[in-house]
Formats: sequence, C-alpha cells, structure tokens
Amino acid sequence: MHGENMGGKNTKIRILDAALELISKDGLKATTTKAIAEKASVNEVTLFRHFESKEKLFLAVIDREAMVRFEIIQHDIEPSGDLVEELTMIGNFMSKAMVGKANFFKLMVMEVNRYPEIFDHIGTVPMAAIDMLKKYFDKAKEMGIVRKDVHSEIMAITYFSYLFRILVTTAFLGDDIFMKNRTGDGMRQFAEIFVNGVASRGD
Amino acid sequence: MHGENMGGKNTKIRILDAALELISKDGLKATTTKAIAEKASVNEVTLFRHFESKEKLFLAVIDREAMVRFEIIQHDIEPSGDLVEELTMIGNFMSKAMVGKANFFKLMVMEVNRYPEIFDHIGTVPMAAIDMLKKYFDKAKEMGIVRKDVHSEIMAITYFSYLFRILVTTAFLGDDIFMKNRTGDGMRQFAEIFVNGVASRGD
DNA sequence: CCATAATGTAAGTAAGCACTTGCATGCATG
DNA sequence: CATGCATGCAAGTGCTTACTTACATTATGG
Repeated sequence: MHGENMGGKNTKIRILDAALELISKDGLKATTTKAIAEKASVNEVTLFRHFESKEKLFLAVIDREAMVRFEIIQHDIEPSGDLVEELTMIGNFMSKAMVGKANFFKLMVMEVNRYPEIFDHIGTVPMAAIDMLKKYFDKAKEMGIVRKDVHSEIMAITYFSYLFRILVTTAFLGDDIFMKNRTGDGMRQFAEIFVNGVASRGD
Repeated sequence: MHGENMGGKNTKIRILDAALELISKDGLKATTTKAIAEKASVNEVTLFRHFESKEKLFLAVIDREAMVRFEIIQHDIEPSGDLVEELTMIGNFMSKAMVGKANFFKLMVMEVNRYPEIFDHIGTVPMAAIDMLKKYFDKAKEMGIVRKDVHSEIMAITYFSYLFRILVTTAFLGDDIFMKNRTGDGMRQFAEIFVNGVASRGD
C-alpha cells in the first residue's frame, strides 16, 4: 500500500486541483496544507516536495489557471442581422466560459489584496470580453442595425455587466440567485431589453 | 498613560469598526485579534473582555451592520415621465447606498461558505432594491411609458445588474475598474441604453 | 535486476494564534 | 475620598500550522 507511484505528473495535478478547490472555497489563509494533501489523496510531505511552500503552491495554481487564458473569448464575431438572437448566443457562450472558471475567479478576487500582482490577471478576462463585444457593436453600426449615437464600448460594458452578475453570483454563492426562480430564457429576455429598451414605443 | 477610560461604549465601537475593516480586507481567518486590537488602539485583552471570542466579535460585526438594514432603499418612487432622468437618479442613489456598505458586503460574501446563516442577510439588499425597481416599473406601465410585454421583475433585475457590477468591483477592487477611464456620466449613458435600447430606429 | 526517482510514514520543530490570568492604574460618581 | 469599573500591561498556556528530517516502500526503466 506504500509508495504507489502515480507517475509524478498526475500527483502534481491532483495537488493543484485540490488547492484550487479548497482555496477558492475558504481562502488561502484558512486552507491548510494538510487539507489540500488529504483532498489530493497525497501525503502532506509530498506536497512540500513538489511545491516548496504553501505560497509557491498558491502561485503555481494561479500560473496554471492563467495559462488557459480564456482564448475562447478572443474570437471575433460577425453580426448577422438578428441582434437579439445573436447577443443571446454570445451571452450564453461567454457566461458559460466564465462560469467554468468561477473557482479561479473567486480565488483571484479574494486574494487580490494580499497579492496585488493578481490584479493584472483579473482584468484580462473581462477586458477581452468587453473588447470582443465592442468590435461586434462597431460592425453592427456599420451595418446600420445599431444606433451610432452611443459609444460601442459603453454598449459593451452595459451588456457585459449582466454577464458579470451571473459570474459573480455563481462564483460566490454557487448559483445565479437572482434569476434562479425565474421562468424562461433569462439571457434572451435580457438581450431583448438591451436591444429594444424598455420604453413604450407608443408614438 | 494607563487605563484611559474612554467611556466603554466608544471602545466597543472602535473595536467593531476595526474588525469590519480588517476582516473585510483580509478575511476572517487571516485577521488576527492582535491586529484588530492594534487598529482599534486598544489592548488585545480588552477585545476579549468586550467580546468573548473572535467568532462572537465577528458575529457582533454582522449584527451591527445588518441593523442599519438599508431602509434607505425601502422608499417607493413615483415615475414622473422622464424615465432616463429618473433611472439615472435612482441608480446613482442606490449605487451610493450600496457602495457605502461595500466593506460589509465583501465580508459577507467572503465568509458565507463558513457561516451559511449569512446567506439570509446577503439577499436582503439586492432583493429590496429589485423590489423597489419592480414597483417603479409597474407604475410606469400603468402610465403607459413602459412596455407592457416584459415582466417588471425582469426589467428590475436587468437594471439592477448594472448597479451590482459597480458594487462588486468597488467592494473587491476598490474602484469601478471598467468605467473608471470612461468620460461622461456612466449611469446616465447606461440608463439611456436601458430605456431606449441599442437597436437602430431606422424606420 | 538493480539504480533511481517518487511516494509514504513517523516524529518532531518553531512559530503564531486565540485566549487566560494576575495585577496595576486611572476615572467617575456617590 | 472611597469604591467600582474600564482599561492597560506582562506573562503564559495550549493548540494549530507550515515545514523538516530520517527512513521505509514501491514502481519504472535501462
């Protein structure tokens, strides 16, 4: 039963996974190396052999997660004409991508005060998302299907705010508490309001 | 220099203030009673004499903050006609009220996993805000200035999401990082999009 | 089949932390 | 001025935690 050689690589990954999960739940300080080792089904000493210290393990977690730097969001999308339909899809897509990284997002946000260098990482995802939306609206303006009297970036930030709420509630509370009892496709209803506004068109 | 009698009440408040500030910054576990005492300019023993344990101090902080339960937001507002203008005001008002409690909000969110009973507190503010907005939109519908084919609550949640983003970024990053380099009145620009949509009215 | 690398086990160390105790000091009020 | 109350100070206790050391066990690859 002793010294089962998992191949080394596997062990490192299991430790990183366990660390991410626990630290994002309880915070860095409150997470013990013992707990991480247990969750990774690894002896505590092994943890220190792979990562010299708890802090270096923490930084290794950040490094690994930041690697997969959300390239998903980097693609440009051409407006097709049906804004509501398309923004619904883009929203669902981005939301899913971000929520998939919710643990990491929470971890970064919680420790940013203690490790200010994290700050640079945090902005990356939102900024990429906003940038993609901005380009989308720019093109939609050229096509004449979007008002030209509002800055594309303002539109992008506005639209992104809704996705951001989903990300935050999911990351910290485990669910989109505001919409969870709502019926229907929340994203589409939002997109519809965003595109058409709430003002009565009674003219 | 010894035993300066501050009146007792004052001391308790200073400790609670220091605890809120430090715990919201670093998290409960990472905040030491020594640090709290120092920040409150009080001997560590005094802290334990007023609050039996670190945990009870923490709960006392929550109790005190939850007392001022954002009655500010509880007032109903009658739509006047100019939706953009009014929503801008409401938004700024709510945003200011919530951001004023940003420390407390962050503290609750960070510790909700460890103290699930906090969960009940967290929902209060957003729900009150959403409820107020919902009533506002209901009345605006009666006046015929808002579309009747969209649920008021969906509108409310949509509008609230923007305020929520401001609250979260301020609480956790100290600033509204997404809008901080923007010029102009962000809240008004958002309200304008919300009311009129982004679709071109080229009919 | 042997050398090496990876892991496990047991035990321990040093530091930090929540919390306690005992005593001294000043303030306020009757 | 005397009593009580709030606070300060010094020292200490017991627990947890990050991290170490020494040695045993297993798997793998040449």
